[in-house]
Amino acid sequence: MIQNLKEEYGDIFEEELINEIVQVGTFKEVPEGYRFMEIGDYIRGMPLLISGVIKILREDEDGDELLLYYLEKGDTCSMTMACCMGDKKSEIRAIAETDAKLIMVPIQKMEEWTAKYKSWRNFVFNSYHVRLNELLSTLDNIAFQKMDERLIGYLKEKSRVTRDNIIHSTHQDIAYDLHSSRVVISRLLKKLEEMGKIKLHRNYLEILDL
Amino acid sequence: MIQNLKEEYGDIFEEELINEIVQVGTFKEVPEGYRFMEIGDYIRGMPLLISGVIKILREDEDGDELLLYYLEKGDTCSMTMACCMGDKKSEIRAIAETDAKLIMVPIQKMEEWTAKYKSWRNFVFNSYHVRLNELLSTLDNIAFQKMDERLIGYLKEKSRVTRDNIIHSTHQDIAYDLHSSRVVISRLLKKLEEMGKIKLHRNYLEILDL
DNA sequence: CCTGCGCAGTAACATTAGTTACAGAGGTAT
DNA sequence: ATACCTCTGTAACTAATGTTACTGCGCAGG
Repeated sequence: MIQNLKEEYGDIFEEELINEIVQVGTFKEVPEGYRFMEIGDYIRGMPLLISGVIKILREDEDGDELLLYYLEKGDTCSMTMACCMGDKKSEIRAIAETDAKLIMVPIQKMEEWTAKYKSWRNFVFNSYHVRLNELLSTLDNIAFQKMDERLIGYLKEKSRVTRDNIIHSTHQDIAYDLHSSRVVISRLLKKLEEMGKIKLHRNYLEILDL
Repeated sequence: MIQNLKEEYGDIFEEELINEIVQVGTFKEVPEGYRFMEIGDYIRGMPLLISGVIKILREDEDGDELLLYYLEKGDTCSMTMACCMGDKKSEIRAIAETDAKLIMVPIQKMEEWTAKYKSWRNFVFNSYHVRLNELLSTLDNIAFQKMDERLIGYLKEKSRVTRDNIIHSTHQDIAYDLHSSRVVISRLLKKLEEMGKIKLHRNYLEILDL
């Protein structure tokens, strides 16, 4: 655990803070598809992602979903932090997009470290900053783009975080993430294939030239 | 200025911090329609809103706008904070929705106070928290609601922040904020009038029973 | 009083997205 | 092999939203 932590966070946290994290944090290794958190859950701890990708979803009352963004190594969940402060319930759902390793830190330490360590403050502020901009960019996509553009953006982003130009998703999976319907996605994917940008297969698709 | 500051922020900031703010902050009084900030501007300072309402807009490359949320007294702009940290340009546009009074604080102080004052830390974290949730809620509206629902929500929210059940906007104004077109808004407003929920006039409308 | 301009109302149409329904392809378990 | 289930392809239709075009109203300024 110490090794993992140092590799990912050694550059930004001072030695002493790393040691504190090791003492109070718990190491966790979870498989793809693992559900960290559902909307309405109380937050137990704050995750520091070591490896893997976690996808953060929003859901409305009717169960309609929408992908907000991905967390990658070195990221933490600002939503979680935001929730901790207000002792509130989670506003989002978190699912492991790939196998992932992470360290859970008790939320009580947040406040303490914020006062004590400059590097921790910077980390927390920076996380908020990144996440705000990520949310803004998600908002842009939805507000200003049409479904075909959003789909292309989705495929690119998913390919980027998984470092794989094969997208292992069914059309229905994609439709959920984009909050659309399967038929619409099939239609648009077909167009992309006709344009030579992707190649469709059963249960996955290849990105050729997006 | 001290008086204003104490009235709005006396409960949450300790005496010493208030004094510091008074020393380095500059008081500003701006009229309705004043443009605080455009996308791409560098941030000069951080605003602490004393009175009035500021509306925060997002804009894409084509100049299409979208209302993100309103800032009210006691609020600050998390976007600004986020930008300060990264020494980045503004991602948003800010316009005074009503006449407003505020205090501008040099951004250098942020980091210093964050280490020094617990109340300041809480304030900053809380602002991030509130803003993240505000953004999430905006996202919900756009992703999960149809235009008629969004319009109703818009009218309610605008009425709430201005404390006025008369909305002083043209249909075109509303269309800009919701990133729609004038004709669509006119159509929907007419329906609301037929349902007895509002009463339309030239340059303004009355909310009867939303 | 007349003119011009901005605002609102409305119709007709185009485009995008979502829905329903069904057929066929591919893979798995028995 | 057969039966079954999931995934994909496609057509036909509906609904929502956006666009274009034109009309008339109300008000301000000459």
